[in-house]
Amino acid sequence: MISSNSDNKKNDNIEDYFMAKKEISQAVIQRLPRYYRYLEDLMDQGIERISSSELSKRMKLTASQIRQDLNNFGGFGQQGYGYNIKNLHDEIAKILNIDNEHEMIIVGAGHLGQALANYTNFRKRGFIVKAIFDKDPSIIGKKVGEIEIQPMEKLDEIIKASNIKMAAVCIPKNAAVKVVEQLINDGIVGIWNFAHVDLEVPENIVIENVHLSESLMRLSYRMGESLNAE
Amino acid sequence: MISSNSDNKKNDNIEDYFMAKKEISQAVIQRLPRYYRYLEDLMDQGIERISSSELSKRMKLTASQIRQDLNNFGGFGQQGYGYNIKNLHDEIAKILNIDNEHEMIIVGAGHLGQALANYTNFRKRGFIVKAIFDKDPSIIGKKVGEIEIQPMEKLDEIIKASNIKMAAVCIPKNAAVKVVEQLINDGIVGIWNFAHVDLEVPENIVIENVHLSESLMRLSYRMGESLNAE
DNA sequence: ACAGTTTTGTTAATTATATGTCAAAAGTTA
DNA sequence: TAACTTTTGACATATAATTAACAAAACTGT
Repeated sequence: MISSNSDNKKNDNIEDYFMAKKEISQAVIQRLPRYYRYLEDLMDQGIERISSSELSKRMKLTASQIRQDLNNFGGFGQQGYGYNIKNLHDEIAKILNIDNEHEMIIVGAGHLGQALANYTNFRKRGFIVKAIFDKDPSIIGKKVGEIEIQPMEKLDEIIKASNIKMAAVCIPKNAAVKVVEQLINDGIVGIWNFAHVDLEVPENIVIENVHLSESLMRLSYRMGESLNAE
Repeated sequence: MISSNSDNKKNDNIEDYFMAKKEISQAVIQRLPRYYRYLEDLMDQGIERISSSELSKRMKLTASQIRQDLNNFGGFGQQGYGYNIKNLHDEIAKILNIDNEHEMIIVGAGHLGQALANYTNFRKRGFIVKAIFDKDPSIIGKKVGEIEIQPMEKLDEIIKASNIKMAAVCIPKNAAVKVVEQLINDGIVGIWNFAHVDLEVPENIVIENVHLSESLMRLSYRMGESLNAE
C-alpha cells in the first residue's frame, strides 16, 4: 500500500485533520477530574513528583492507562523522573478549564439548590454562585449564604446583564424543560442538570446530568449482587 | 478444532460456569436505571407496549443495544409485538433490587444531608430514611422532615438495633474515612458516598460515589471544548 | 563520565462494548 | 386461514478502550 501521508490515522473530517485535534473519549473525560483530585491531595502532602506506576497504585488504575490518558493532552512527564505534581496539577486545571473563575446561577432554591449554593468547595475551585432563583413567593428575598433568593421573573434580566454562562438546574422535571429553553435563550452555555429528565438542547449547549436517583438505583443493584454472591 | 462443549464462551471461573451467571458489564449497569426511568414515564403516559426501535429513538440509543442490554437479564420481549411496558418496568425493578423497601441512614446533616433527607422522590422508590446523624451539638434534636437529627454517638446503637444496610455519607473526607469503617462494622453493606475521597472497603461492601465537584469539572471541561469549537 | 536504573511516550495486542444482520416467531390484515 | 409485516434474540462484525511491550530519554550513583 502506498500512501503519501505517513499519518494514516482515521480523521473524521478535514477540519480535525488540520487542527490536529484528536477526539477525547468520554472515558478519559470521566477520569480527568479524579486525576486532578489525587494531584491536589499529593500537593497537600507536600510530595513533589510521582511516577505513573506509583500513581496507578494509589488510584487503582494501570500505569499504562494513566500515561495514555495524559498523553491525549500532551507529554507532561519526563523519562526517568516521572511527573512533577504541581506542574501536572496546573496543566490539568487548564485542560478542565478551571484555571479561571466561572460565574454561575442556581435555578431552584429547594433543599438541593440551597445545598449547592452553600457548598464552599465549589467557590474554592473558582465556581462563584452569583444568583439563586425560585418561583415560590414565600422564600423570595430569603438569604442563602450571602445571596438573596430572586423571583423567576428576574432570571432573564440578571443573566443578560452579566457574563454568566453556567447554570445549575434544581427544579422538578416538568418545570426544567421550559426553564432550560429560557436559560439557553439568555445565553447560558453549560447546564448542570439535577432534574430527572434528559434535556434536548442544541449541540453547542453542554449538559452535565446528575441523576441522583439513578445513582441510588445502581447502589441498590450492586448491593443485591453483593448479597447474592455470598 | 474439536470441542466437547458447544458453549465455547469464555468463563472466568468454574463457579460462574455452573451458576450460568454471566458478568454484567458496568456499561449496562450504568444504563439500567435510565431504562427504568423511561419506562416509568411511558407508563405515566398510559402507553402499553413499545418496540426496541421506538424506544431507541426516544432514548437516543440503537435498538440493537437496547435488545442486547435487556437480554443480559432475560428475554422480556415478544416477536412482532415488542415489550410490554408495565412488565418490563417491573422486571427491571426486580433486577435493580427496588421491588422492595430499603431502610437507610444519612450521616451528616449539613445542607446536602438535609437535602437528601427531604427528597421525597427517594421515598417514592422505596428508600426510607430512618435516621440522620451529625456531630454538631447545635443542630442535634432539630427536625429534618419527620426525623430528628441524632448525635454520632447513637450511630452504632441505632444501626445494630435495626436492619439498615444502606448509608449515605455526607461529611468531609477526613471524617468520612473513619465513619465508613464504623458503618461497616455496624453491618452497613452499601454506601452512597458524597465525600471527596475514594473509600477503601472490603470487597463485599458496595460503594456508589457521587463526586459532585468532579461532575462540575466535567461540565467546565466540556464548556471549554464547546466554546473552542465555535 | 560511565554503567545501570527508572520511567516515559508510543505502538501493538488484547479485551470490551456497540452495531449490524437475519432466521424464526408472533402479530396483523384481508 | 394465508400472506404479509413487525420485531425479537442470537450471533457476527466493527469500533472503542484498556493493557502490554519496548525503544529512547533522562535520571542516579560511583
